[in-house]
Amino acid sequence: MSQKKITIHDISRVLGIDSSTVSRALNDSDRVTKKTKEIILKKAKELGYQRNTLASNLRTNKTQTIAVVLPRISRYFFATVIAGVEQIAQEKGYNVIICQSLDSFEREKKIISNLISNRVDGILISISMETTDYEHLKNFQSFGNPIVFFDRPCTLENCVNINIDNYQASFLATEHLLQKGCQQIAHFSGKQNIELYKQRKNGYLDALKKYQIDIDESLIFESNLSEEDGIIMAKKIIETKKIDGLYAANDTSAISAIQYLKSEGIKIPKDIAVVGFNNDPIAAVIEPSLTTINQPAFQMGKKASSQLISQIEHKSTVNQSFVLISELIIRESSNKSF
Amino acid sequence: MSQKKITIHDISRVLGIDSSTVSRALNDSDRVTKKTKEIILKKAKELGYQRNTLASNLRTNKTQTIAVVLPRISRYFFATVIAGVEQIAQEKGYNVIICQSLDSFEREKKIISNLISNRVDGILISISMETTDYEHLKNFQSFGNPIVFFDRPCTLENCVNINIDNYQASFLATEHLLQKGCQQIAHFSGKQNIELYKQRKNGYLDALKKYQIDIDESLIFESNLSEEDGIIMAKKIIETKKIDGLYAANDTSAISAIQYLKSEGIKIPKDIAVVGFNNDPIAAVIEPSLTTINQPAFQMGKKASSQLISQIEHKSTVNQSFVLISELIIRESSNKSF
DNA sequence: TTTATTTATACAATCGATTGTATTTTTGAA
DNA sequence: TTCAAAAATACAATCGATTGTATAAATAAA
Repeated sequence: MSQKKITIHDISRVLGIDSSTVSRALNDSDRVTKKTKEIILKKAKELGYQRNTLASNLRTNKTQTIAVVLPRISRYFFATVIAGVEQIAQEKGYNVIICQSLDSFEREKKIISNLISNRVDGILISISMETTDYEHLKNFQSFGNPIVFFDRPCTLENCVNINIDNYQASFLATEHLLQKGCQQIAHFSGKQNIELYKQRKNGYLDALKKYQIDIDESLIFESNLSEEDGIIMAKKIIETKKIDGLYAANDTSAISAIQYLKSEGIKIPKDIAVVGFNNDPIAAVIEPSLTTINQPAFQMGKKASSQLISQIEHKSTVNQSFVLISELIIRESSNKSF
Repeated sequence: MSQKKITIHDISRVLGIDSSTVSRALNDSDRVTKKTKEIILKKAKELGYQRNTLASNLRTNKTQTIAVVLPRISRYFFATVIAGVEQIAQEKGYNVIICQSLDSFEREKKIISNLISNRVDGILISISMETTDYEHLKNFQSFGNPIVFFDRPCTLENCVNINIDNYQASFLATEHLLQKGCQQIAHFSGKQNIELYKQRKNGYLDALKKYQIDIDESLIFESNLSEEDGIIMAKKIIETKKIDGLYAANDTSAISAIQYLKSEGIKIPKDIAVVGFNNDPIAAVIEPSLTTINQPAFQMGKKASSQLISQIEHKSTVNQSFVLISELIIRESSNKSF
């Protein structure tokens, strides 16, 4: 039933050629004659040989594999980043392992430990919401393996970040609401131990300052920005009664808030104009369609992986961070004159 | 800078204990005294030892890894299946590799070949749209490794399938439209070499037959069911002018069709009632909200992986297929009396 | 033809962990 | 105390591919 796998030694035995020569032939080394190569390759194909990557990796101490660690793949943004990562990885001949931290620090630690055991060559990571301690990542780096951080910036010194200018994007989003005439703008923010949400909040705050609007701390809500959180915070907003604008740090919470507010008879954008963040596919479909910030997710994946792979290959390269361009997609949810 | 990784031989040398004993201690073998184990474990921790999985896997000829191969992770259904797979895998101590075929047969072949080289213990697969030849999968199986098919059924004999009753679900979806009074129901179907879409189409056909409605082949559209396809087919529908119902074999095409039809002034569900398939998150948000079939994606992932792992572990187990329960979620898009 | 030089292939060690067998140590019964 | 049985540990081969070095074969120069 279950046939045995062919090794270079089987080929070696059948042909009476040493296994070292077989190995070199299969790797197209110039230490083997073209004629011998042809014989070996033909026989390898005939026997259905497939290289044992485990053995090869063990010997060479290289797995030709990179890992992407992120909160969860079901988010459109992350799925799109992965697509970009895979494209570059495939071009450069790398395998990709995808790991979900589910925003749990414990899981993230386990994942990294597992990746060390599996000797991946490098890691791309968007850290979990709970991550404040970087020891597990430093441990990986201490073996000379590179890490590139994307999406959620890393505050560690000397590490490569690929992200957008969250502060700037946030500033523009808020300014857009202000220009539409909003005076009382609420903000749905994430946990403040996440640098990303700090930056977005700061963009919001500074836009208000620029327009000389007093900061009202009671209009700033901190949560995990889940669907449920969006509803909970929308309820609170209704209670305060004085909001005419909402800037949410993600689309998920913005969308569930819009749905709740609509169900309570509040008109969007007439009563409350809304801007989200991420440009999830749902943002274009919801009514009113959601004004939001589009991140170049695919490009981010490509940039992050090419940066990582270049670090893996020529360790000399300069560790450089990149800021990609985001854009404000203006739709109906912020069109007060609508 | 880059420190060397600790091996069992380092521990062996430091403690003056043979590496075989160290290995056994680390694996909690009962051939090592508790006292010795403690000494070894303590030292291992102290030196920051982490098992080299490559070496271990090479020796044991087991990777404790399963692979999930599917068209693309950005589809909510697949992302949810993966979540289920990972839950079970983690419980049973398996790693999960996620691979996207992007519905390309060539890519799928490459992926399988790569998985063979990487000696994964088993594969969960939803085959690509282009797959009609199963040689690559048979090759994997020929080494004694199990494959479980989910979502898209496999017509190979003697293989394990985990899916819903697509025929039945389709029948119910169509019947629902008929009961709402639809007489002229169009169907968006997928490529007919995919068993899944054949089954869905048959459910649609048989429901019409039951209600003694003549089949009009010009109302059946075959495509990849992409967003663009939805629009193209919606345009064709408008041209025929005689449709009062639409059953699409996925939500993606149903939703883009709804949007296009609305933009053309057609009232949903008044003029045309619509039912989709998959229960994508967007289905609940679009206006009108979309009546659709919900598949138990998470449960499907759990079932598929537990079935696969049980095959890996006790090769004796009966190869059994499973049909999971799906349900029709009735929303506004089919409510003619609305 | 003989020797020097290049080219092709064979030999053997290695990567790190596992595991069957052999040896030493410990325990317990006589 | 002595010896057999059991327990603990050491030895050595192995998984499959890679790679530095050594040897053999082929080519070129003298």
